Amino acid sequence: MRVTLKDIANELNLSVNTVSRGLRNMDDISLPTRMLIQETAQLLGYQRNLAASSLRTKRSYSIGIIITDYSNPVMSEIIDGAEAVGRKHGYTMMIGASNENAAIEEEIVGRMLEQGVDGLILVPTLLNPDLLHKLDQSQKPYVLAARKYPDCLCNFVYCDDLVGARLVADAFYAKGHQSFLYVAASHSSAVSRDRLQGFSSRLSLFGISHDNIHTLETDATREGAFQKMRSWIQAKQQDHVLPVTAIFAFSDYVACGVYAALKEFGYQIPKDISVIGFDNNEFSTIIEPPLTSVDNHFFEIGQRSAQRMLDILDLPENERMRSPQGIITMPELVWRNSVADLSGSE
Amino acid sequence: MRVTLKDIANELNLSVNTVSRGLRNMDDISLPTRMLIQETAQLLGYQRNLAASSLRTKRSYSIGIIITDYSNPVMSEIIDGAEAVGRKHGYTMMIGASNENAAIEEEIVGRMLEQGVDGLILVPTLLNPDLLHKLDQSQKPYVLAARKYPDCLCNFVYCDDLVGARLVADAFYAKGHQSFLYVAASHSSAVSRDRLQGFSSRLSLFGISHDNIHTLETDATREGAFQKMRSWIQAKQQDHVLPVTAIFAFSDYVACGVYAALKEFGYQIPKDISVIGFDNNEFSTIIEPPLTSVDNHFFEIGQRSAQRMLDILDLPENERMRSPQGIITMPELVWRNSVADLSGSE
DNA sequence: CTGAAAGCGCTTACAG
DNA sequence: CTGAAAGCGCTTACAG
Repeated sequence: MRVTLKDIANELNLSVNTVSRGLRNMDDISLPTRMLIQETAQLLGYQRNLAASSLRTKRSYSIGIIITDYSNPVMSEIIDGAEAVGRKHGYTMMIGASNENAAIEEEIVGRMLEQGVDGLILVPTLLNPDLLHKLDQSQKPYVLAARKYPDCLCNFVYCDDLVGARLVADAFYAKGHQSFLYVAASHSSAVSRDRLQGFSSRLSLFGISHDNIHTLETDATREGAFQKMRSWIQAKQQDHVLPVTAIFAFSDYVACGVYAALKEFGYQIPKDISVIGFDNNEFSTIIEPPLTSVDNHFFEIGQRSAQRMLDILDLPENERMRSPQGIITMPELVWRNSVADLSGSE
Repeated sequence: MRVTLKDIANELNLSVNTVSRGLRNMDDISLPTRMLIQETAQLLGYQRNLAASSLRTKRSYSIGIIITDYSNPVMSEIIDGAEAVGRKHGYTMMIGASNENAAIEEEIVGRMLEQGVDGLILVPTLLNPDLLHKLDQSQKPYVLAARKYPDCLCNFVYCDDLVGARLVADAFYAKGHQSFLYVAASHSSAVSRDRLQGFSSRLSLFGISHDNIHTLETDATREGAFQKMRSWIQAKQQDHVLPVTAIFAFSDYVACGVYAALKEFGYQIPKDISVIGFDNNEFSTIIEPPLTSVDNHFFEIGQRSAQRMLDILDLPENERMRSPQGIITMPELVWRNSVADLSGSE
């Protein structure tokens, strides 16, 4: 059997109480007994039973993190970041993936609450508007990571998509591009809309009208983007010339599909057409040509989500629900070789 | 405050005992009261406190899974598979990454044991021979996934590397290749040694001697493989001709480095040199040319690890430590376009 | 500085 | 079929 406080107490002829306090190094226990207790615990291989202590303290030192799916490396970065800061502060992470399924997401949330997590970090599916309501009822703090619920009054951490899109606009403009295609995710995605918004409003600053910005809606997968892009090329090309010189892809996955479609029609990147992606996935350095992409620092998003969580948990219980806080992180453009210079200036 | 059994009991003028049994649908409670209890629980938004119940039952319905790092997509597949079967059976997963650091690994194991996980699935670092001993002492069941501790008497699940390597040998041989380079991981890696072993013993069956199998040790990273491969090419090429026609890369990451080095020296794949990788990472379909690779079905490894765990947990406690079981999964070769046909037969 | 007692929210024999 | 009591392993006031 596992050794308990009682075992140590018996061993030392002390009370369970004293052992408990001694182990937690409280200074109302004399230093010598504290040492003695801690040494004996070590010797007997004592391991605290957190389930028991959490019953009393209402703290489990576990945090749940719910992502959408494991196949996207972006999620791994978020988990990695969150776990790193969580562990440093003595927390263990529970994990679950919704696979973009609202029912599963809700099930996982329920399970984690049963398990008694102190709080929840989630990359929400956005398909389940009731979820936030339920979370509010649960009284457990939660922070939304990497995705936006429109008008939500809650803790969240995400990358500034407007700035990211502006970075793309600036990059293309600096290289002399004047006509664009934005290969979007679903138009119902707030993130996708924001990126288009940031992109086109920046370009209009430069005197480039909306007419010069084509858009193409996709399901944000590589295969989906590939199919849509093929059709688009077929419909729009004339004498093997595209009506745009630059493509802004919603994500690197989308960019991959775009690459494949362009290559199929014999277009060379960046010679014939330039491409910039978003997310700065690892494979962006591997594909040919290496893809210029916006890094939204998902590791940092994970870290800050966890940090925000810890900050909340440090608050007295009755203050935790007050003043949710939004944290917006700054993206960064990573230059590679998928953009041609049309400006003739260098 | 969260609603407890007591609240439901008060509401219905029943004892906590009855409510507890009613909620668990035990048939020594009359059907009508059972229904009543369950409806009331639903109504009040009751959520079981697993920490409390586990204190009594010694079951937490959580399983810890410890991987080496998040950056390798292979790990995500393992987690995905393990979580899928775990969740289906009512378990929640705790997660931690050792980053190949033995001290962190041990810390995480300790934390998870404190948290009271029912068992542990781990992709061990192999740097910490004491770990298994400690795990044995903990009395908690554990299963090792995807990596081999030599001579370990414990539950494990991994892919048959010998078979995988044979698949590669067969593939190259069928296409007429006769001289090879194996780009290995560290020679202290049992997995890497097994792959070489399977590869060369198969080839010797075909009458190809060990002299025709060069080897190159790397650290199994893309960059490391790239550097080592460059040096190798410089040392071995004569008049821009390599001494081998086919390269077996320890992993797809290694293959990426190999690709980069080959391209730098102007070698075309597969025209000048053929390459086969291992792991069948997603990016293998993206790189140019698409990489033929051995899929070791990590998702399945995750699933079976969890399944094995559940099977153990179904055993009475005193039988759990008996008869550890090894499960070896079957790899599969996925053909793409990185192997030239030298046989002239088709 | 240390101990006796109560209680966290459950479940498990045991009565009736 | 339902209830009273004890206990899982801790922590928290409260005494002394």
